[in-house]
Amino acid sequence: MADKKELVHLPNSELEIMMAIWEAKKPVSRLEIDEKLSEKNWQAPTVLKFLSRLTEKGFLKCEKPEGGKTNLYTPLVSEEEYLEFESNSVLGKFCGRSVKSLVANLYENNTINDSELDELQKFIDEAKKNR
Amino acid sequence: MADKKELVHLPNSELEIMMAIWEAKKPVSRLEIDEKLSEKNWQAPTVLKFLSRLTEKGFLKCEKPEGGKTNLYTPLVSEEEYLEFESNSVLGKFCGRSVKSLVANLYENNTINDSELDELQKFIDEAKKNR
DNA sequence: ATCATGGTTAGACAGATGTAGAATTAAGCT
DNA sequence: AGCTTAATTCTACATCTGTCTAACCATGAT
Repeated sequence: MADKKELVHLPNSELEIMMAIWEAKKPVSRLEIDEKLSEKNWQAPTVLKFLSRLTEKGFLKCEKPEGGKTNLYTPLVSEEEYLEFESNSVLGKFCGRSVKSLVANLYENNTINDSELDELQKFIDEAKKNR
Repeated sequence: MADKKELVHLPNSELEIMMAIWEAKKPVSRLEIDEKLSEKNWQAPTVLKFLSRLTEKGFLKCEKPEGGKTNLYTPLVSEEEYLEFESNSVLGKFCGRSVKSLVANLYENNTINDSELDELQKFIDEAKKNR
């Protein structure tokens, strides 16, 4: 059996690849990832190398559908899982030290929008209720 | 003049060192950092190497006060600055994809507490007002 | 002057990361 | 059967990270 790997911290490039894949919400080919990350200007072998490392680390499953000619990659670790893992690491500690600023920054630079702020609002209300 | 360095992404260990220093809110010696991060069980040269790399990268100023025998390290990059920098990078994008979960996780594992939740609350209210 | 001590710098080294050229393979076209 | 083409894997390599051991200062105590 493919042994259940421990989650590990991903380097930036690999994380970007994972984000592209999570976003797709379906198995994707190297080309689709390439397109989604076109501003990176990565050569095909570069992307494929990241993909193989991610597979090696247990983050992805790689398979070529019968009849197909290109590999398709499927996440074995969900975004939620990884987020939780990082929340408990240095990263989490860092973000935690000033969530307010973090959220403010993310709102500033439009990484998050009003609806996400609303969600957050809802969570806080809920949490406060159960205090 | 010591050229103004670009901010760069810090590897985990260096970030931990920086967090310890930011927390201190005053110039600190290697020993003080060591103590704050005692669970790491780093040898003195290890910590010093991180410190020198951080100095090299422009994150710290290192100086031995006249008469003193140990170096003191002072941050040249504030936590806010670095947070903002990361907010605009992959990290930010990742956190942004589900701030709610992030905050929920951080609250769960006690990285943030009620008062920080309140602060966040306040920020959101403010932001909504100005929508 | 000599030694022991604690702090610091220099080197060293394995393993991780970013990146891509070269080689290999499979599929379609003459 | 031989060639072209696109995808993939293999190699390679420079850097960066994590971690030390060894070497090198000062300084205070013999």
